[in-house]
Amino acid sequence: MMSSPRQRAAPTAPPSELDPSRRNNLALITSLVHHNRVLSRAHLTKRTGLNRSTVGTLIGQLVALGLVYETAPSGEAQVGRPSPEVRPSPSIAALAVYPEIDAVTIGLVNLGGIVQKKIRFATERIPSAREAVNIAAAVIEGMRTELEHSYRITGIGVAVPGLVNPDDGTVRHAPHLGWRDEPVARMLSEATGYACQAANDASLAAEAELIFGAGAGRDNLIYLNGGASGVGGGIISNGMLLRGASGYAGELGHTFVRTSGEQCHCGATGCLETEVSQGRLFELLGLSGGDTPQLEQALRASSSPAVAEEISRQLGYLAIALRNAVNTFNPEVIILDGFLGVLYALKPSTLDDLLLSQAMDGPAAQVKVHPAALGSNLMMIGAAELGFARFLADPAGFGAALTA
Amino acid sequence: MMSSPRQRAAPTAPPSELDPSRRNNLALITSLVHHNRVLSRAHLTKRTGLNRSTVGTLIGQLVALGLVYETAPSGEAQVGRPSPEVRPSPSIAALAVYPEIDAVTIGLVNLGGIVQKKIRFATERIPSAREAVNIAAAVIEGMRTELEHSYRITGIGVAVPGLVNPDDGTVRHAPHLGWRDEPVARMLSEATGYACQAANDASLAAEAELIFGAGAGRDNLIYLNGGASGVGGGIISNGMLLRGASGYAGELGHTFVRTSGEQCHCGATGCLETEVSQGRLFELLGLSGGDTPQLEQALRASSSPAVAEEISRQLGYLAIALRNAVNTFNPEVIILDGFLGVLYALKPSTLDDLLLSQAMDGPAAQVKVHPAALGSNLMMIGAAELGFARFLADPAGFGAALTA
DNA sequence: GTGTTATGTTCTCCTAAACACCAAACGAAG
DNA sequence: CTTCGTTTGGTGTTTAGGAGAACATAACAC
Repeated sequence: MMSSPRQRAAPTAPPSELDPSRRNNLALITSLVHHNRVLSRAHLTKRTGLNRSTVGTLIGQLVALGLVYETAPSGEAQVGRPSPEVRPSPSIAALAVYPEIDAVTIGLVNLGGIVQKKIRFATERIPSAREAVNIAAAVIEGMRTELEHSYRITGIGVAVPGLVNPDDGTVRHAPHLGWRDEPVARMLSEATGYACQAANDASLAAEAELIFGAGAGRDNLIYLNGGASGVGGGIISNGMLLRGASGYAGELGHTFVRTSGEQCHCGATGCLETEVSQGRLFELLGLSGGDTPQLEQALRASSSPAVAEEISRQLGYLAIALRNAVNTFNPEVIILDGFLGVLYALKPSTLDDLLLSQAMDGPAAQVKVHPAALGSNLMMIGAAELGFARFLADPAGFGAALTA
Repeated sequence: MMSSPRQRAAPTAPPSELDPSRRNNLALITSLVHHNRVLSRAHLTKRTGLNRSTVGTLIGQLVALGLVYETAPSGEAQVGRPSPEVRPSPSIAALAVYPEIDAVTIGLVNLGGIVQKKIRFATERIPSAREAVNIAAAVIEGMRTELEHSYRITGIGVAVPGLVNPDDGTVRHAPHLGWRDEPVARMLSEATGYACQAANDASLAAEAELIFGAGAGRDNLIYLNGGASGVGGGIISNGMLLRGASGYAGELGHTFVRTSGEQCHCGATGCLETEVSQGRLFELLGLSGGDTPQLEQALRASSSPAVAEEISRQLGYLAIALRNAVNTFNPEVIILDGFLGVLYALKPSTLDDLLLSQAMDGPAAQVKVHPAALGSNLMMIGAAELGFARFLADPAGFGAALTA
């Protein structure tokens, strides 16, 4: 009976495949450390709900893989044995790429959302997808020895101002860049050798603000950015980014705000993006263009009634779009970035009052409007998050591959 | 050393507390059986991705608890050994309660979403929260011997036309019922002794259509219902109901669709609900009121140009609201119920064309408009789903409690 | 009938997480 | 300075869930 030479079950050869439960817990710990930058061991056990011993084993595994490291307990003294602090390894990093109409920006971002390096490559004219990829690939090539020597790169994330299918990283349509059906992620991946993913810029910004910015600790937020290329939006609901069937969700810039409004490039009329634009403001101010701080300065300096009226007009339309958003999403925070943040900063109570009076009582009672907190690093952090995604989903598998 | 009488680890005394992994798998299986009504064992292994042996153990456990039962493989013959079919136990059921302006409807719904019994209690006038609870409690009391003899009730779900906080089942504001800050779930729970939860009616309808109706197999859908008491909406994104910070999300009836539109009871102007209403249609038709089939019949019979124009007008506003929704959610299906379904049925291509031309290319390309599939049982099934929720999250723990 | 395919069952192995105890590090009180 | 209580990490043990392989079984095709 027992002489039968039963083959022992093969130990599932590839060592990367560990128990789903373990992988999940490792991912949980890694994400927490990533999001909080520093976290005491005791805090990790509380946040995960796992046993102390389990957390100890998990951290030990992550340390062995070189993904996190522990430091002496430096925190404020309190009763009891102090708990060591866990920090993300500074060698883990992701690359971020952000093509705009006048530049391509490339960034190197550490675990913990720390922007290590940011290179803005100004372009003479609007870059084509191929040109943007070439620029990014060239800059990355220039950093390669440094990258390969000092970092372990988990991937590249591309933030694109337009409709992007995040599943395959294809840009369906980026109107202001003039791109259509461009497989940007694949192109950049082939050009650099790094894994690459792409998504809508405002969606990534929303995630960045959720993790590190004005939405930290919240689960429901709306991010709205006003830039030279229109209004983009990203929606976080129940702690997760709203994707929709193909990842196109979140286009709040094309919310209807005005009957018989102007024709929008999207084909409809009365879109938020056409009624509320910084172009109109620059025009009234007699400026040919400029960046957000310049706009704010000029608006504050202006005493023209026409300008004041235009500000009120735009705030009114913005309030309509936000009213809709509040009624449909019931968010805790609305984050206004770019010139929308400027508009709000000029007359915060105006928008607050409009929102309170127009939105439904329940959802309106708890929503707060905030300016964006991450400033100029926002898009780099958001795009890098995309580059971190696969790593954070399976740190051990990835760590093994990175060290190998 | 080994002489030390080390206490054996207590086997975590309450037998309901089993491993999260096991609980999760049991919940997965139970939900699948519930959603599909019949599912072969082979199909379950494919859908769960678990090992055959594991699925066998899990089903055995569920059968032992009396939550599901197996039948001989009756399905269409195919190559290979036939697989037994797993069905939900007909003794597991939830109660559904739906208060409206002219009635309170109480239902008994089986696992699998089968409406076993439906009792509509007409009221002389709009019921107060207390009256609605009393009516429901009385009807349930009447069924009690039957319920306790033949069923195991997992809970009560209340669908309320208004803003409901699903966390505590409190109705924040139900304008058409005239309710404000009514702890309906607590009241009904105290009156009946059953666990009770409450949520917005349209949200529950959306979930019902997602599971059993026109949205089966999809992950992103929008449900919009037009009734005597306005327009309600429910949004399913990424397979989950959109809740928002306090569960108020989904109020698409108050989407802005018209500049200088009429004043809505919500405080704003130009809401979908005020511009698109069946009241206007009844008025033009010279009717004092009626239900949805009567409205459809009258509209089809009418040859009045004023009526035709009003239909076009309302379809136009509906298209604007749907355009917004498509741009922000990128859904696969839009389900129109009530008189909105009638409007669509009258001129499907009109709405389809408007949507295609106004919404953004990407999201518009893949969205399909459908009428609701579950008919008059829809709200009972949706509310019951709420009563099943806690059971489905932990079938074993619940099953043990139910049998005890 | 035979061969093929697909299935449920039983058994063993592996791994992960919880638990109980021990040791260490710190604050507070004497 | 010593002692005590508190909070923490570490170690060994226990439990249990899931995977895999071999076997038995059941239908279909030929």
